[in-house]
Amino acid sequence: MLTKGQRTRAAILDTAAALASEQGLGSLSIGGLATATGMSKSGLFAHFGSKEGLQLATVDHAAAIFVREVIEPARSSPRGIVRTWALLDAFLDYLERGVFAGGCFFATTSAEFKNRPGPVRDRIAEQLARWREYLVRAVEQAQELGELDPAADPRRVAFELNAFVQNAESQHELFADPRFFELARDAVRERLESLRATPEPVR
Amino acid sequence: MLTKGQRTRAAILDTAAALASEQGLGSLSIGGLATATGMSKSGLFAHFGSKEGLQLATVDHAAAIFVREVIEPARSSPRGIVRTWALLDAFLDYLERGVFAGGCFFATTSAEFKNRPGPVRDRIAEQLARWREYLVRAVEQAQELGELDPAADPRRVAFELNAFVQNAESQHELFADPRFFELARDAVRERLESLRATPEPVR
DNA sequence: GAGAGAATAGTACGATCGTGCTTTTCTTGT
DNA sequence: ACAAGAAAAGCACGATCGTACTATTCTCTC
Repeated sequence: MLTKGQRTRAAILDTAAALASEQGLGSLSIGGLATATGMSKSGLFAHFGSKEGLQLATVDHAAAIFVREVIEPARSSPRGIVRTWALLDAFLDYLERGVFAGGCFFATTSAEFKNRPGPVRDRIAEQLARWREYLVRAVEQAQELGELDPAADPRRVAFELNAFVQNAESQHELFADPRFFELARDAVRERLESLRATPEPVR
Repeated sequence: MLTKGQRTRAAILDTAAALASEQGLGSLSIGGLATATGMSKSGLFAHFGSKEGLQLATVDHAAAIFVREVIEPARSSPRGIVRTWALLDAFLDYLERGVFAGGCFFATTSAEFKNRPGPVRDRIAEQLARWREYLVRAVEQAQELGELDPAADPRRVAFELNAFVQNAESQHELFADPRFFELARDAVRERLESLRATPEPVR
């Protein structure tokens, strides 16, 4: 069973991740977070030791949520085109469901820390790289299964597909128009379709 | 001729835009900006009246720079596919040249303000919308000239092309790998090529 | 070149920030 | 149930923030 400390810690990090997805990790003040969770500043602070400790813990917590809400669901789909689609669809679904209050946690925080070297930035980049590799791997598997054109560069395909869903996120957050999600789904679908392997002519 | 006040104001805003492209408009403190420009806090403050005034002025200044560095150069290209390409290429070029110290000013600040309603957010969104409309218009013109498939939805094409270059920016800033720019250029080129209008069969 | 007004600097205040140190309250294993 | 230790709170500090208010210096116009 979870100890009391672990439970409140997790509760704090839930609010922290939600708050940071809205305002960023920098605006995540100890005092503000304490008020939001109904704790005292020092009681909360003791869990993390420093602001950077809180930020790192928040990133890890958000990463766990991302895996649970996006990666895991897509894993139940069979390898190949289907799983590739499932990953991107799960990502858009996670945005539409509003898993984080302010859109994708990593969209907000990666923009915030891209120019702030340090462990927080590194931890964020690590997660983004992991997501990218998931996509590349999914495309490669689709190629190995003969479903996608083997001549295509899997990194470029992953780049393009990821671009569609990331852009849907930023456009949607800024203009509050859910049609961007459909735009992205259409773009992903059509791109995958255009890369479908043409059956090798028998000779 | 420009008055003294206008000149220093412009100089302040140059540094402000550079700084904000790195750390965001929130971290843009009056004191820090004063030190960076060699002025006193109050002397600088008097130019803008409030922090929000400074932020709004910085957004406007950055928008002017963006127009000068991206929109204007592309305008010299002839309408159609060529200008569409020129817009996207100019954008990537502006990133590669490092016009702003921390990457695209609007990438940083739009992520920062997407969940902070107010005049600053509105002003940023306005600029992003303008850029998007430029792209849509360029695609439409290419269609009107018979260069691009008239059946394609220009908003979706613009969405996809914009996604490529925006994603190049965020990936490059995080992973410091210039290959993302070439990835984006290839993606844009191929997408435009795939949409080239097939000559109407004569009947 | 002198006076008017703009531009810049000086100084101070309240609020909020992160963080250390001490004390109180609560959990948990025996 | 009670002691030991974890968890939370209380309190204080120096630093930095945005912003007033006042004083000084510079710039332009006649």
